[in-house]
Amino acid sequence: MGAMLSSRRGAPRSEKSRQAILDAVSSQFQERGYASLTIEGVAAQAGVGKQTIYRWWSTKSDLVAECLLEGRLFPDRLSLPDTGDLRIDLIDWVGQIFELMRDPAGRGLVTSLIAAATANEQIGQRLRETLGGHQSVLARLTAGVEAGQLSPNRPVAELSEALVGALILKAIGGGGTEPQDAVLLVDAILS
Amino acid sequence: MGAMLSSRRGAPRSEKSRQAILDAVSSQFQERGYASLTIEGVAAQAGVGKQTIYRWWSTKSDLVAECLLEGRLFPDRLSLPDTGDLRIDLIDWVGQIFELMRDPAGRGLVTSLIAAATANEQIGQRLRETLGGHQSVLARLTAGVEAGQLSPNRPVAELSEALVGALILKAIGGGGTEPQDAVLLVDAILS
DNA sequence: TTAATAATACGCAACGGTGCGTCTCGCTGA
DNA sequence: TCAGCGAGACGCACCGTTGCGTATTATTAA
Repeated sequence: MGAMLSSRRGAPRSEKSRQAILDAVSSQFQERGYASLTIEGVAAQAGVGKQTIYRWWSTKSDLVAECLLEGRLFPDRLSLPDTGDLRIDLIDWVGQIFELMRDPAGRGLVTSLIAAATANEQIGQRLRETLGGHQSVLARLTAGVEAGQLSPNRPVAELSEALVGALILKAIGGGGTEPQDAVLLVDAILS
Repeated sequence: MGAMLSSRRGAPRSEKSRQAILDAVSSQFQERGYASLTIEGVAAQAGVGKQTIYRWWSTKSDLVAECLLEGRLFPDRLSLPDTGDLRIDLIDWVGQIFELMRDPAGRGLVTSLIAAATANEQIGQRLRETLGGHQSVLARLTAGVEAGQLSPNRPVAELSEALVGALILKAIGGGGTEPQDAVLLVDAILS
């Protein structure tokens, strides 16, 4: 009962292997996308036995989820700026994402993340919070309310959800991703 | 040149087989979801050779796309009502979708559609237009403008995108789908 | 008119290939 | 001493392709 921490014999988990596996997942994900990422490919690139992967992760989506949790799957250049002007900041951020999505590889990255999210709820939540910037958008909207740039009675949580959702819809279903579309979208949300 | 319609020799395409295949796709999609739907399973259930499938469709996603195009993948009970009151109609419609998503099977259906959309842009567009009800939402919003229930200078296309996007985000990332959440979301969109 | 021929789609079965997830092997190191 | 390790063989499922023999159809020739 309780914690029996010290009574384990034998070798502990190899942190080196773990890192090599997660590095390989990140690399393969960006090169080939989620659908054609394979456990065997990851094991080969990481120089690791398959069993070492299956010992610690049960599915491909679990593996990708842990990568996402550690922020290895995409660059953090997509951070939401904060210049004090809420509208400009959002347009800038949405514009950056649109620019990424105009590049086929970048769009593939986004759709792969969405595909992974459909396979693993944890990824979906993390995507919503991290990549989608849901939390940061939410925080930024809240800050905008405090700065008087947004009416205090606007439902910021729902607006954030709608904004991020529109990005996802554009990623999977097409729709304009030109710079002026960022302006239209943000203005529609901010009304 | 032009249309040489009648000058083909040999047996024409079997409409019976085509229907059997699309029926099987629809059935398998709803039973097992997009990820674990297989061509071989479809062929077996349809009583058809695999080659008959590969002759007319090149990929699994193409197959699913055609099913979606013909409206066989989900019931049409999700149609957007039109009682004349825009807000009530939208809340009602979003509420129906939320109800579907609260059922694990229904949510699986939606996430499977999203997964299929990440594999096939055509599916994405159709999803956006048909299931997402993008067109009908758009039409309904436009009608609302004409009825004076929405300011004429609201960007209805972007609002529609945001609303449908929020539904998708909730499907993949969680988020509240209780009846009152439908009210919050619709009111956020309509401001 | 009628029979032969050519073109095409069909169901079926088998193929090599790929990746899955499980399962042993020795080996290493705490 | 013994759990984790790299390696890799195994059976399985499904992929996409190919060849077979048969049906169905339009064209052509008798």
